[in-house]
Amino acid sequence: MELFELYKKLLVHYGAQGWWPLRSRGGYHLHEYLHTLSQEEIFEVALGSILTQNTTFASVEKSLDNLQNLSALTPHAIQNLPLETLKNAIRPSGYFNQKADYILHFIAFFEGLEGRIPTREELLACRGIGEETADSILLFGYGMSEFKVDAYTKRILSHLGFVGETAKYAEIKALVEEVFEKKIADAHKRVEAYQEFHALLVAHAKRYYSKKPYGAGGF
DNA sequence: AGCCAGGCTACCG
DNA sequence: CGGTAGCATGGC
Repeated sequence: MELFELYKKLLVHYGAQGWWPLRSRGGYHLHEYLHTLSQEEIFEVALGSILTQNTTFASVEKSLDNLQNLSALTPHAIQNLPLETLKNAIRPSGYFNQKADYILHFIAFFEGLEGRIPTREELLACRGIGEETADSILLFGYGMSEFKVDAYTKRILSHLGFVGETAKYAEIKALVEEVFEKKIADAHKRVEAYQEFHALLVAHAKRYYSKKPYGAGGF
């Protein structure tokens, strides 16, 4: 099976997932792709991308609920929160000391952009933003043509033999982007496909790859 | 009760 | 460069 076949099979099997779960747009299953978000929505994606590091999105939703109850989903409102209040709000997502620090650093960076789209290198230079978080912000926040690789992506693609066990982030990202660039000429459509493929991989992994052995996910 | 979750940094050899 | 400890809560 080719990699693009996997994408099409997942799409047929699970249906369009409709990510990112933006609160302002009704959360999951919004059935629209995210190309042109407002600055507020882009920030919400970035916030979620940081909070979801090594955690489930259900935990992130709790943190976002807490922030919303404090009327603190915007950069300035979060900045004006007492540090302990911020940490307490994001406690459900884990690593709250680090993540509070990451979020505050990102806000300073985000404000400095003044609406400009950041480069991947600029994002990677931010404290607490690694490759996955950077691609998450670019793909789902800014609608850029950057595929996001996560633990589930690695697990599924290596288990199905598309990449080796020890394949690194850059290698997996390059493979997917190479294949999709060949299959989908229109950059706009490709962004939708990257968003959808990532979401489908998560759905599939949650179903079949949550614990070893991963035999049932052969597809 | 213990393992895992949509990672990243710091530090080691 | 590759490997690993540390970070922390919540769900199953």
